[in-house]
Amino acid sequence: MKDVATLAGVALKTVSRVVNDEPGVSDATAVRVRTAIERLGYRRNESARVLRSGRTASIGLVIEDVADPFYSSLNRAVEDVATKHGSLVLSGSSAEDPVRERELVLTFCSRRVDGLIVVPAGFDHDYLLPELQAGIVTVFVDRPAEPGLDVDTVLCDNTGGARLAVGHLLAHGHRRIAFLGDSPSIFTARERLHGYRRALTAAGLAPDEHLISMGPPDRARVAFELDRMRALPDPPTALLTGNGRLTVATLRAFAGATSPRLALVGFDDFELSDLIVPGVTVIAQEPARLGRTAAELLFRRLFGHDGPPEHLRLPTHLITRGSGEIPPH
Amino acid sequence: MKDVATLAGVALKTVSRVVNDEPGVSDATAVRVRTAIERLGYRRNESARVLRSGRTASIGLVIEDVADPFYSSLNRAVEDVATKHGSLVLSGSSAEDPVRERELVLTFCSRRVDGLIVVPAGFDHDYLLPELQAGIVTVFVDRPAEPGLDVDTVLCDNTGGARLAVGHLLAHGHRRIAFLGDSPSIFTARERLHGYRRALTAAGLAPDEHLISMGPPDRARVAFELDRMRALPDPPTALLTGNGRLTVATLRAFAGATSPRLALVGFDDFELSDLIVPGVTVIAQEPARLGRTAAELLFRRLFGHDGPPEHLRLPTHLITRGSGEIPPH
DNA sequence: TTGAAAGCGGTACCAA
DNA sequence: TTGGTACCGCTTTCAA
Repeated sequence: MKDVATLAGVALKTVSRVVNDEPGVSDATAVRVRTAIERLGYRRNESARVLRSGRTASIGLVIEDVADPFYSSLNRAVEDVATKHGSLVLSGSSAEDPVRERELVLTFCSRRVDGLIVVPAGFDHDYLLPELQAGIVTVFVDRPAEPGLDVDTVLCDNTGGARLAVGHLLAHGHRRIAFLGDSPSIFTARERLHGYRRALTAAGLAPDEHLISMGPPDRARVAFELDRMRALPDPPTALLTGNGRLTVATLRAFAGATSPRLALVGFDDFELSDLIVPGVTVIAQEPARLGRTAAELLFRRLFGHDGPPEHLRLPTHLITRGSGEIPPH
Repeated sequence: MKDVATLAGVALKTVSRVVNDEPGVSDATAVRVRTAIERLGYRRNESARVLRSGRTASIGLVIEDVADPFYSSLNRAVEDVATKHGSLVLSGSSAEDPVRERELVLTFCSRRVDGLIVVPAGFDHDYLLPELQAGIVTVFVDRPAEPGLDVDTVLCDNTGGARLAVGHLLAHGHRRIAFLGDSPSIFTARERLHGYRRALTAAGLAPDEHLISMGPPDRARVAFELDRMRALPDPPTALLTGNGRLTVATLRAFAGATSPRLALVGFDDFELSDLIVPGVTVIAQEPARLGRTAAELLFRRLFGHDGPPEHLRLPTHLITRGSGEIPPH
């Protein structure tokens, strides 16, 4: 910038004004400066700007896995909103590991991101308190913050979605409905399980613990649990799977089995769910809307909004495609 | 850092030494400094460090769409390598738009990323020359740089993959093999078309232009082209689709049609390709390996390697699942 | 082993 | 409308 100033025969500050579109520069001077910038191939050093001004025009995004379809569309939606506001997105995969989550968050903070969007993997976010104090705006997505951590949150209506699913299966005559959920350490898994129980109870049915299995979505476990349930004296006729990966694992187990298929409703929509036969009935979330909403909340605060923490719930939708309409046998 | 120094009763520089694990600090002093850091909740300001040292410990990644499964696994692989080297990833979606690509690259550069990994959308990268000159290491992935731009590149063996696919269909008795490719402006689409032609010619068959269609992967176009080809006096019995999105669009068209299915081989593997009936035979690329290789090339140069530009080709693999083994009818 | 001072490249503030 | 100068928080260099 000094070189530009020298070449244009003006002071440093004048160049700065031109670069930042600040008022108070005559057109003639501005043109001279711009010419000099062009000739020198000058580009502003962001680090220096950040150091002085404090604003990095970047936000940090911590999700479970940038390669997971659910989170990658959330990522894209966040990126789109950020771009609209001239901001860049630093993203990282926590791999569901609280330690990694913390590392990522703190790394982002030390880079002085303006804000954070986090899908929390851990339960203890005390490490965030100093950063919040320091003014780093934070929004939690898909999972809530622990009580006492006053941040905006955007969640899905997990309980409602699970109830919707169970209601649908009940309406198709099922009474023995199993639930295959992710590890109970995951918030959404617990909420969905809760919705499942509530829906059964509300229908006057007692949840049968033999028909509930919570754990990681690996194929072997899913196959094992399905076999176990099928061998029960009173086996299930329908199944609700707690997330996309569990649904896929279940479909793989179905494909490898000879026994008749259970009716199936899966939590989370996924690409090609309509091309499998029968089409997979799902409770659809809207990952892109989740990301967009969170990012908009974030930027609203960055632009000065100052209200109490908001806690939003986005609705889920039942999409019927065939698998959830199989009658009991 | 000044506060820490004051509290610990040492000089600024000593704190800097401790923070950076530099030698030449007595244990006792180091402990005092660390205690002060703890008490003050101090975290180093990266912008200041970057401003002085020049190294940002971050790399920029420009892909077509962070939400696309192919590119998001590439993204994840890059992230993993970067993390191993203590680096962060700034990622952005070019949406196949040269202008947006350029914007992203220049933004990343003004943030002084140490290096760039780019899936180029445009053909003119002159804007990159000053940056390369300035020492920003760049690797192109999935598509090559124009001649004269001396950067490392990592590509897939598109031609070989297409030949593999056509060879497979020929071996199953097909002689009328159609090719449905993406827009000819896309490098990989052209290479795959080329491989398709070569394989036919090598087998003594003249490519029939009526059986070739190049264009965007939208469902309507795909359905239209399939109908058109089927109405030919001598319709195709087999089809090669040029990428994952075209394969999916084709499957949707198949699902909505009553006519007998063509044998199908798709370029790109995709999740659930095994769960569709019949399973989809594909030419698999390895997006994660593409990303990993590019990132390793990048970091090798960042760590001092200085050789001529490397141009790597990664192999493709035929995975048979049923759709490509349907006999001609 | 430790410290003092210069400066990285900008922006903020005040003066001209 | 323009310029001068302090200073952001750290690393580098050199001296003690």
